[in-house]
Amino acid sequence: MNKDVKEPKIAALYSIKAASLAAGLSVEVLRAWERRYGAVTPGRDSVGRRGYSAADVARLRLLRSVTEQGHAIGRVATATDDELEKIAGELGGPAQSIAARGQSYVERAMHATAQSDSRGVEEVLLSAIALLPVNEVVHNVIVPLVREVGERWHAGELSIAQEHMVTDIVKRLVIAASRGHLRSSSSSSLVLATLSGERHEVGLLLCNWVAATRRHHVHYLGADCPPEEIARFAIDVKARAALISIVMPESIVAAFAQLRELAAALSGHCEIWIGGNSAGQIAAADLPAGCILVPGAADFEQRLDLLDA
Amino acid sequence: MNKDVKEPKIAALYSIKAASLAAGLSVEVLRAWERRYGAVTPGRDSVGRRGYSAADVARLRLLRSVTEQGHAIGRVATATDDELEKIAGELGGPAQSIAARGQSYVERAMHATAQSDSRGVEEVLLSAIALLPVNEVVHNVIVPLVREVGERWHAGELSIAQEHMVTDIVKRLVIAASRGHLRSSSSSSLVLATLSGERHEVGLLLCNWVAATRRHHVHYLGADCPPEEIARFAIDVKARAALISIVMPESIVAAFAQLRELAAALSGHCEIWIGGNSAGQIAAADLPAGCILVPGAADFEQRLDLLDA
DNA sequence: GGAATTTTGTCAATATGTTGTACAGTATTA
DNA sequence: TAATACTGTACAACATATTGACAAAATTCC
Repeated sequence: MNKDVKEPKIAALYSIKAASLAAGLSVEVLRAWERRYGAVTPGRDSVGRRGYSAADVARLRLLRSVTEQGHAIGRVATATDDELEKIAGELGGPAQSIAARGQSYVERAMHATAQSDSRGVEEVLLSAIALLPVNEVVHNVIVPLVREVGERWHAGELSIAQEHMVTDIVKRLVIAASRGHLRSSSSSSLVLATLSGERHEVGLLLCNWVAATRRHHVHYLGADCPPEEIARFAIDVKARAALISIVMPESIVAAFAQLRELAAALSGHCEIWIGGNSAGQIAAADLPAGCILVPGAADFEQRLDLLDA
Repeated sequence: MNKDVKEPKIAALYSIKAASLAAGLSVEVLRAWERRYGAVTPGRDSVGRRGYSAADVARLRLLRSVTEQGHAIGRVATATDDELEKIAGELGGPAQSIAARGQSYVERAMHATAQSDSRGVEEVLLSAIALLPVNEVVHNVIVPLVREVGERWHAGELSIAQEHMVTDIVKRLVIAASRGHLRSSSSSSLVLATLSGERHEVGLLLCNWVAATRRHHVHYLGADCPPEEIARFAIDVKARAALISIVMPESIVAAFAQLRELAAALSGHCEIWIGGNSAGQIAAADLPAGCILVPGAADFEQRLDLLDA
């Protein structure tokens, strides 16, 4: 720090070699940095040999850490120690990529899953929920986790019980988190459901959560709903839209038949949004009137925003 | 951050490489976005090399997050930071004061408590955890909630069972959230406990959570610990500090006696931090050597930061 | 629905500035 | 004499800037 104040007698002086070892920088680098940028200005003894103070060494270590993070020495060499510490401290925080943050949660959740440690899975997910924004949790933790669990189950690496354990925990957490949110006073309300024969519910849950965090009024009907019930409910609550998630229906033909029935019943009442993994493979033209494709999460959020506007 | 006006103090010391690493975008993308859309306009040094400020880097991260969600860079490149944050989903609701946001959660949690609706309490708390930053949840939701539950119980408006219900839920959630967090690789570890005769544990739990979110390694001993056990444990794990929470001990005299015992046992090993509601009323001079008062949450966070440095 | 167009990430070529390392020659000390 | 350190010079490896180009993907248009 304040190297200006010299204490030649007291200060423990490092020779350039000692400073080099202590800071993890070569002797040549130490001299080069001093000569070119004045990064540190050690004292000199009677014949001109350098004597580094502990503060000098600390600063050198800081500089090393900062340059290893990609900063050019020429740019940071004259920064104050405070600035350097600030930059160096950003390593574990914001400097970590967003996807990487999610990834480590997924890894740990998978680890707990492999050991059938339901409490472990819950702890990891809860932490992710506490620390990351909702969107990030959805995109970078829950979706990858559920997908990987599904894949491992298909590959025979996880049992069906383990797969259920994870989806149950996800469901429970997401439902609870969604329900506790403030409801908007606005009248725009949504109905979420999957059609009969479609049991994949996680995507729908996440939509519920995202909508809830945006203070939309959501009616969650869940999986395996007959179209006439969805229609009746949507009309009852004057829904602005009904989101139907199609991931892996028992029969595509049956799903389309149900969609047509739903579209007929809701015609003039509210929009029908088609989401889920399979929505990307459906041609918009094949859909009944009044249906809108919402293949990705981003599309869904965009639609939500449009409802407000 | 539209600090159109220059802030000569804030050095633009991120080289393009450092900015690339920090934002998680390739240097080519950084240049392309600047050239094509003027997404960010870093300063230039004397020979024309870019120098990104911390604000620039933050904006780049935001842009990355937004584009990863499917938005085209060309459409969002010139949006203000505020707009970007909204898009990024960092909670788009109407600007509500921070305290007010917490308050409505407290109200709804109290409502559920009054009806002995444990699931309702859990849903509200989980939602708060999902939507608000950890600090805010602690200060504006959990602390006021626990306090109000305590007051209502004293006033005879709530049963002891209801009071237990709330504290149990809080404990469960906070413990789970704390445990799931990433551990720091740093060696600085903490021990948290209350002394014998002190059963108020919620404050300690919240400290645990806050420390965990900062990636400190925390050993949670819980309430009602004899000082010799605390000391033994702290020495075993080479703790940097032992946080003792004092809220409402059965006997002040006994508490001081235990503190002295603890201080003697830990002398030279680690610091002792005294927190909790009663810490504010203790005079620093009355404490044994090696003890430090940490009366408020802010003091605690500050101490944590110092451990890293 | 398919063709045309725009968008966007990536790369190459070239030129310049930066940085770690090495070496030569000298000086001091033990 | 051996060991350490100093100064100055030199240079190869590296980082960066600019321009132009290109292919894949997304979007728009007919």
